[in-house]
Amino acid sequence: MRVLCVAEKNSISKNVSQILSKNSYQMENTQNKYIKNYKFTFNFPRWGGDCEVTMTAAAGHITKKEIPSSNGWNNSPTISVFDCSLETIYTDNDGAEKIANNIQSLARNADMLMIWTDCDREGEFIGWEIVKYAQRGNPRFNLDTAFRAKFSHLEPNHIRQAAINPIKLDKLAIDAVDVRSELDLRTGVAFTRILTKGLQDTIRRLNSRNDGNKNDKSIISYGPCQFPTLGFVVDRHLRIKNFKAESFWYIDLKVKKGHSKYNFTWDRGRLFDRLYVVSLYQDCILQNSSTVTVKELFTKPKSKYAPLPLTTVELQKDCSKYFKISAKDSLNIAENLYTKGLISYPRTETDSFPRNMDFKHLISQQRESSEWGEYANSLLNDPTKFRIPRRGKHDDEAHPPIHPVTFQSNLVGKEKTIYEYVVRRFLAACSLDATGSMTNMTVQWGDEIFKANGLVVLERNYLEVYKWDHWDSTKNTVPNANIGEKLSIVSAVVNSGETSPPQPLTETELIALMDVNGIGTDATIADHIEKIITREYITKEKKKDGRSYKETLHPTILGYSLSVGFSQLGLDNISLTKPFLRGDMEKDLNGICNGTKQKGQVLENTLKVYKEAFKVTERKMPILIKAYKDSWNYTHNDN
DNA sequence: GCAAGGTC
Repeated sequence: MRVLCVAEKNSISKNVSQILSKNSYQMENTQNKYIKNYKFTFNFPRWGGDCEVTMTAAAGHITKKEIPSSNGWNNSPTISVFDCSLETIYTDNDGAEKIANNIQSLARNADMLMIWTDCDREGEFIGWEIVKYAQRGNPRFNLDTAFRAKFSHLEPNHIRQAAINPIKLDKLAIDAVDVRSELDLRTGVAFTRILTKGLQDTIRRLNSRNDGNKNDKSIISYGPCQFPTLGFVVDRHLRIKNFKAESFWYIDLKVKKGHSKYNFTWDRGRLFDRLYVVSLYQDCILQNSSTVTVKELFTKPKSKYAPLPLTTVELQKDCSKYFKISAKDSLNIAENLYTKGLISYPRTETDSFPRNMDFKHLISQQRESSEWGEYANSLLNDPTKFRIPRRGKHDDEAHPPIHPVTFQSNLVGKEKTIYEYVVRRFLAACSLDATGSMTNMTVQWGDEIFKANGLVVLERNYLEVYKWDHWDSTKNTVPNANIGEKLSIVSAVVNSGETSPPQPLTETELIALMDVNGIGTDATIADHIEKIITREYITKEKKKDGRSYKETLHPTILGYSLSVGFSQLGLDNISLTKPFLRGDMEKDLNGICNGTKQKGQVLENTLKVYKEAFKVTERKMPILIKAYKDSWNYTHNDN
């Protein structure tokens, strides 16, 4: 039997070939320089034993949808792109056609077709594209006859199991991706054209008078991910801009016991009425100007949880925060570590490990490390130190949380940094929570209550290996005193302060917002942030923050006025800069996947909503133009 | 000249 295997990318095809052939394969070049054909034999019991296998790959999607040139910028009304027929063309990534031809010709000489694309929604669709081209070479191949290997990492046993226990492609997932791509294309093109046509002249005119050709040639794009991303940055900007500082007052109390002084916090916190605070204070002074009385004293256990298993978004947030590695870089680097076989697939939303996971095996590999090997050893040797990681609430049913697969010690630079982070995070997840004890004391002065507390860390546990989490015993704890005891007042004064404005958005926060609101995927969140920077909707600015620096995100005139302008269009509670629409679409797509929604119905309903919004936008373009002019004038007159 | 999703 001759079996054709096709992966989503060459790196997988290469690794799977090495595993299944036990490194005994022949490699042939193809027309596409990135894609090789690997030939070897493998024993498929269901096909009677040793089979001749050819394994090749695509490079992501082979085709994409396109608006036909008959509906071009200048030869058709823009609104026609909502209804026109679409073309399917090759993606232009270095010879998708060559990849399609390679699959087609290999299929001619194959009896069986097995799809090895990634186990996610897009992977199902790419699998379908592969089946289509295989069918051109061999009409017996279709969705019902093609097999699909289900695998989520490159551990050899896992791959062999996937090979001998194949399943079928998921037709509903294929439908969902088809709907998504059509909606993204039609709405993206429609709004990009109307915005560019409507605003370009105004922007060009205003800016050529001043700072040359800024924005002059740029198109003004709309994307169902770009706009909500911009919206988050503008929202924060507006909250800062509209912030009004308020004065507050509070009573500040210091007491002493022996030679030590202790700060207590007023139970009422901060109040915005100065006279009221002063009158409460005077009441206390009149009742007793020298001592306070201990009312409550108790100690209770406190713990700091070990981290959850690692998802892509958490990895990107932490790398941005701890190492100043941008979301895009950290994903690329993690992808490299994955193709080297060092960590599991780095694009995952799952934060709980499979029940049958062999943690001890993974931990034991890390004993080799000179840096964390000793810790790994302690987890294995002392059964009371190891625990099965906590289970989060997310599961993409495709990939386990990111974890180390094999040990490697000769990495350098950012690869070393991120590998170390993944390993330590994994070991931490397999460790006990840190424990401590918290002592709380309540004292009464006059009729007012004040509190102090002190933390003593007892067992550091996971903190020993997860060096980025900090949790320490507090320096000033509570006085050693008993209930009923009187303590001397060192000072008691009314202090005042002002509320402070929110801080500009950081990339870490933006990633979190996009994740929570379902904007983009693990793989594309970073791209959307980059795109709205190159479209000049936002800028990234570096500011000193103590010894290091902090990067924050700010809207430009254009980004600001687009966001604000759209909110003035009165689009019946649907704002294109808010994430609701994308979230609704994501729910619809999941509905298609689990069979509760029809593909055609979702397409029709969603296009109707966007088309209405488009008509309003077209009619009210003067509002968007005015928003830009106002913002431009405001900024230039200000400086 | 347009999207978002893959990947090199």
